[in-house]
Amino acid sequence: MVIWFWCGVIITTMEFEKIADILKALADPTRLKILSLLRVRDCCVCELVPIFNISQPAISKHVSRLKTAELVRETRKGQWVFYSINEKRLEEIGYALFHLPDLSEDLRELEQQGLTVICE
Amino acid sequence: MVIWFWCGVIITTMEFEKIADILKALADPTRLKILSLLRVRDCCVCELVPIFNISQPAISKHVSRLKTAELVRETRKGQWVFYSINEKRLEEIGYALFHLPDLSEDLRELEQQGLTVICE
DNA sequence: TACATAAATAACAATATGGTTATATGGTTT
DNA sequence: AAACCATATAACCATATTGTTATTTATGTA
Repeated sequence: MVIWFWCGVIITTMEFEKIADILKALADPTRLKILSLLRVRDCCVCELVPIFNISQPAISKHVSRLKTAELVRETRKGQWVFYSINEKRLEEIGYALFHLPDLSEDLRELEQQGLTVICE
Repeated sequence: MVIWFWCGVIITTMEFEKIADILKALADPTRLKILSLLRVRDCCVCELVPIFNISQPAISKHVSRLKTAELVRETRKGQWVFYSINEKRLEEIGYALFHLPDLSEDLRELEQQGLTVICE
């Protein structure tokens, strides 16, 4: 497995499936707004609810999705569960976008199979 | 609208909806692999088909999705349509992830409404 | 213990996504 | 013109997503 060093963080190259899963967790306006709010400070679900026009279970499911993708972490404080952003994970996914795997080999194989389109 | 300069590219802050739309276009393993292939060189649909285990219309729809998100551009050459990656768009979305809007104001309003959870 | 509050889960509905096969469209070649 | 090839679109299906309301679980308090 190829290992890169970036922003002082050790990041291993991720599979397309895994990158796609994390991007899916990011690819929702509500979840992007939740992440933006968590960048200001840690929040609990009951604080997030009045900011959005959706129900408490909906918010709960959104943060759960972010937690599965390891984009946020949770800490229980009494009856509240506070969520915090995992900046490293965000860096990782940004890194993955800029450093997608080199698939030159796949195109070389295509050429060997005579499937390349030569067009001028 | 706030304007940032980054990597020499002028980028305007995007709305959550728009960022989410582009991330949705990215959030699929097939489309990520297509983008990785296009980073090596421009390809037409008939070259991409044998690399994946899905039908020609499926590939066609994937590149169409990428085109709508402006992540790729198309150029017709005779009977072929060649797709090329739009690196700037990829930079923009990476930028957007690292520079999500500052929502301090939303949390200040929450506090003014007495909805902040004080917890020690 | 009983009750209140926070958060998660269950069950469900509407819509989006990602694949299929069949067909239409655009351009090339005979 | 007719046949051919590349690509796009249409119609369809299975599954995923994102919301809802009702209920359960966990914790704190009277």
